Amino acid sequence: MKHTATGNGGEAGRRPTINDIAKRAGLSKASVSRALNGKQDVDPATRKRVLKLATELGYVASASARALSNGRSNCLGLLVPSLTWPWVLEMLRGVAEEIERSGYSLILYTTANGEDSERAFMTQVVPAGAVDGLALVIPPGMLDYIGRLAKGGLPVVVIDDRGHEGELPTVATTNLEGGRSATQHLVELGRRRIAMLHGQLEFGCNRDRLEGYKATLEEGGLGFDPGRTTTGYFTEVSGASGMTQLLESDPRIDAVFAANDLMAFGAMRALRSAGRRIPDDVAIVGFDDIPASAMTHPPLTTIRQPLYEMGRKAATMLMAAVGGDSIPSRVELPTSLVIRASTVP
Amino acid sequence: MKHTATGNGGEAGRRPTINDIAKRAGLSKASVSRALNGKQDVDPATRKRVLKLATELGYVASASARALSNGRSNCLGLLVPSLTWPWVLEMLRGVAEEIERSGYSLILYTTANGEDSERAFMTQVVPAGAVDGLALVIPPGMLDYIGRLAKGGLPVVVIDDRGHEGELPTVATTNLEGGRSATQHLVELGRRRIAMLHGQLEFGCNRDRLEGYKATLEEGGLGFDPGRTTTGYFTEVSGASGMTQLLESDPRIDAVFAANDLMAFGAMRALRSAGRRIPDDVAIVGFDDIPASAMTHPPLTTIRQPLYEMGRKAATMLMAAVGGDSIPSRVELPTSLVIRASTVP
DNA sequence: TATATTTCCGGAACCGGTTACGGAACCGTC
DNA sequence: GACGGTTCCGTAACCGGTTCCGGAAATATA
Repeated sequence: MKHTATGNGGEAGRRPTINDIAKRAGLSKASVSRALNGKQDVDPATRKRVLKLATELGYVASASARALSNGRSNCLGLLVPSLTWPWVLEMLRGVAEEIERSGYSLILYTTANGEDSERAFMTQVVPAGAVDGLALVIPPGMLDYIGRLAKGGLPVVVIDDRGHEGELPTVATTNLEGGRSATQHLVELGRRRIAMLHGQLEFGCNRDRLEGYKATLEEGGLGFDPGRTTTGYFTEVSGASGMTQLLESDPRIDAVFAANDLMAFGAMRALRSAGRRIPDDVAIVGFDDIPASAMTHPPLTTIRQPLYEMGRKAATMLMAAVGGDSIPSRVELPTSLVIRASTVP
Repeated sequence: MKHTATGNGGEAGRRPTINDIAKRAGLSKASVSRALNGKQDVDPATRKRVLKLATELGYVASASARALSNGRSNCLGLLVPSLTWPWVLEMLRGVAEEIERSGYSLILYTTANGEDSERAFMTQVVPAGAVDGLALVIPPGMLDYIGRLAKGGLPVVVIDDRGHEGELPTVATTNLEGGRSATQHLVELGRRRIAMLHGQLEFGCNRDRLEGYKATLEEGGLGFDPGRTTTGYFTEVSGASGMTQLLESDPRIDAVFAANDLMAFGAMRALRSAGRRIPDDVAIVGFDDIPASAMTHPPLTTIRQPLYEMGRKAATMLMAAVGGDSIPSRVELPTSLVIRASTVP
């Protein structure tokens, strides 16, 4: 940048700097800095004078100058692979509110552009010291890198890991308990032929939800029948085709537990196409409690993931870690059963 | 910060700086800077040597040092009043993708904590020079401030203004055309008693959508009946109570245009409670096309706002403005009619 | 009253980059 | 061989803060 050697008192449109205040106050900028930051070695009267001047001039310390000097950017990063997933908004809201409340700024990163994004993030953003800490939903394939990052000293908190991989501090939800309570709910309603639609078992959350389903069936004396489960993806379309498939193999299914709400929506569509009434013929429970779940007809009974709270918790932990505190290696926030008309009319 | 006067070559865990490269290369940091930034006055062989060294050391320029020197943070801000609105995610996605692609970072601000948030943003964040430009959905009550900000030289782009207020560069959608096409669709389906649920008329979008509805009715020879419209809020509950009210004043209503999807959801609920079949008895059109709209039963016919594209456009304009280009004062992206089973079985 | 201690402040270095400016070495030319 | 023009690089200032250190003045202690 071209530097103009004006040395004026800061009258122009230029933002006032600490030097402007120093000149006005007849002090050195060291003293002004001390006064503004509440440090010691400042006469109370002097401090008051400085603060008054700062207010008058509308002085605010430059973020980048402070960052350079302090070695901390006062920014926290949030990395999410995709903003197309409906549940990220709630989580994001939790993170954002908590971070904002604490005076940090939130820098949002995505890997929407695939490997280019990932590479740019790993090779440019983080090493540039742009953030003091990082909360993230791990994009597939970046786990190693994040691990190294954490080892390298960057505070990191993982949200909703999909497989209990690694030893990074993590905020998750009780997927197993969620699977249990969904299934238990259906059992208590008197359903006996309970199917499950789940996503890829590479993801720990699917394994846990399936495990909860299985355990509850066995404890309830209903027995686990692998033929009543199907593997798919976390999408509406996959839920529909999975449901169709399940109905073909056993038309007498009287309940379905879908591992996420989108799959449940698809299942509802397939059930209706097959002439089944919900919940009279087939009851259905989802997982997540995304906003749309309350709007379907019938509204979807589902296992609520406390996404907002998870976001807040992750942010809290991250800030604690940045502040030098030690943080737990894993926090699980409880799911809850939200009963709507897809199971109880 | 405590500065350790080590002066080592950068062997330790410390991130390498431009000085480390300079020492290794036997050059001054000025030359290294020129080499790394592709400036002139550098011997090609020297440049190659420097680049090689930088790669070896894993050198990345400090974001804050560069920001301080350049006077630009390389960050763009996005201010949204609330992350509870379902449509913000799509817009956010557009902004994020575009910004990321261009190598900027996106700092997300909300005013979730009310006036405290607003004050902090206005008095701390912006004057600290944390962002080079700002895209925003104007929170009620901050319009004046944003106007002054823009006059003060900060590039600003407003997304979806709610009233054509001020002369700030704006990205919006064709609310009036949207209102027209929603109504026209219902007219073409043979509906004759078309009601409208709208939000507060303080917001320009509601006025425009209402105006489109009105004009289309009159052009279609159906006449505008104020008794068939009701003012409410952009919520499901408000949509339901509005619908109930409309049905009481005219039970023979055969179509409804709701000014947003949430109101449409509420209307659908109220219609069902009143024993009306959708769309047989009453057809319904919403506005926004939030994700949930495709999941309701029946799926909701709606006017799609191109939120993703609006986000991208706003980001593009903002970056152009930051780069010194002049940008249009108002851009309107077209809505589109998405026909689903709430109007056509 | 002389000395030790505290209070308050300024000078200067530092964070890690960018850039204006000047100068030495090299080139070619008459 | 003197001279003007490039090429390439180093010095130093600067961005706007924070902090170490030392010193003068004011105060407390002997």
